[in-house]
Amino acid sequence: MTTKAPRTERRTDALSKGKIVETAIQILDEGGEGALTFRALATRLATGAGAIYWHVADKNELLAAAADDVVAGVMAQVGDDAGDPKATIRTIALGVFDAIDAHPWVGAQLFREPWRAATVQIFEGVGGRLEALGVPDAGLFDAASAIVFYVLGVAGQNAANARLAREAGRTDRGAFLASVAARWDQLDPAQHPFVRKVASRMRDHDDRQQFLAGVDLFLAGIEARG
Amino acid sequence: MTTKAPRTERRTDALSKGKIVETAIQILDEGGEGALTFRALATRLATGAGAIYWHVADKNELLAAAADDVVAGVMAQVGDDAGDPKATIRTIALGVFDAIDAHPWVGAQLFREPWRAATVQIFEGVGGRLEALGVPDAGLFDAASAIVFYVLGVAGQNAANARLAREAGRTDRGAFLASVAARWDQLDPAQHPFVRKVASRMRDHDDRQQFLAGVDLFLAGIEARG
DNA sequence: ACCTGAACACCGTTCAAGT
DNA sequence: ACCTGAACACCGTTCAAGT
Repeated sequence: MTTKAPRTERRTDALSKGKIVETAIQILDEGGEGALTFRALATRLATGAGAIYWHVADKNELLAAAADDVVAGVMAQVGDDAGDPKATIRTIALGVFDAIDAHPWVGAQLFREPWRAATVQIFEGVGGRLEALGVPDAGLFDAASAIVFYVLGVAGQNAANARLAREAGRTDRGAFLASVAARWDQLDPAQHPFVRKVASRMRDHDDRQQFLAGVDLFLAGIEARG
Repeated sequence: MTTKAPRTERRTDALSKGKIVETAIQILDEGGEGALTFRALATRLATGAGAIYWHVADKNELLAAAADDVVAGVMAQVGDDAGDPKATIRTIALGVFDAIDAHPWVGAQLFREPWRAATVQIFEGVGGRLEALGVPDAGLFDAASAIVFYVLGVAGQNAANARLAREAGRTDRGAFLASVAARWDQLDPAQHPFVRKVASRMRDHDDRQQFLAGVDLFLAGIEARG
């Protein structure tokens, strides 16, 4: 009697949105945004490309769900931290920074879908702490928005840097910064005196620490405003 | 005697990178990012799709050149303004804001190509004025970066909002903000107390004024730091 | 040197057909 | 209800062939 060993790689467990999003995140992390296609996703899920559409409306929803997952993980780690509000804001900001450092595609996605779940989570976390800090109601919306926009701005640039570095085949951040600084050194001193002056700092600086310095500038401004 | 009227739409003047970029900007402004394809561009230029590659390396370079053009226009208007540095920084920031409001695709592009010509121009303009403001060298790079990241963050979100509003078929910004606020009103009050609280401000606020409030927060922070 | 336009190697998405 | 996979309508890019 012959055993009926399945020759194909067909999956046996049912597909689900969660499983699809999880696999999409794997592909995005491994190969960047360009690697996520419905065909590649279907192959890895051992199913047909069309099957995915039963669980997910389109690629946009898939990317949004993946980004929401990553940001939710960050915010869950922060939790209901009721300590020093300023410290917690720094923790949230750094958490988003590090998450986008680890998953650069999230940075791009936060830009495509403004004011959706992922961004709203960050906004809630920052805004609540500004309230706890005693920022008056009149300035609360503007202050929270400003910090979130700043975080997103850095996030987006970092993600783009990571993508460019990947495309150039270098994973080394130092080499990337050096190449930017080298380009700056070639600029016309008459037209770009400032950029030329700070080119060496571009070479040496730590992105993460610079990011935090910006957050602190904001917090200092908010405090100065009373 | 019959006049030799050309029946075809073939162009007679030579193609050039400038002409290509100019036409690309037209298409982008009229139809958004999705409208710019090499086929559409070639049709409007009355040439073949392949001809464009003689003048432009690829689509990335085309978009970068188009964005550089727009930002250069903004910075040219600011010029060498040697007045109050803080006022000039506000002028630069608002100029970038308005330019991206008018050309949303520029916002997306500034993110794809970090630290290239367009961003460097803004960085130079802001950094030079911070220097004039007396910001000490040690904090200059961080402060200029922070403002530029903030500007880019707002720019990117605005561009995304404009894109979504276009896709939804509504050009009215008020209607868009109202729809976001309505979504926020539906959120769980236990999980999103802050967002629910400021939902009405989302409905009423002025993006441009909020943007400027953020710039001022930064400047206040920079001043408070001495 | 510059341009043509068909061809190539992809995409996201749809949908009749299966189970 | 859920899945298959061929087919459709696009893309960016290349390249032999023209002028």
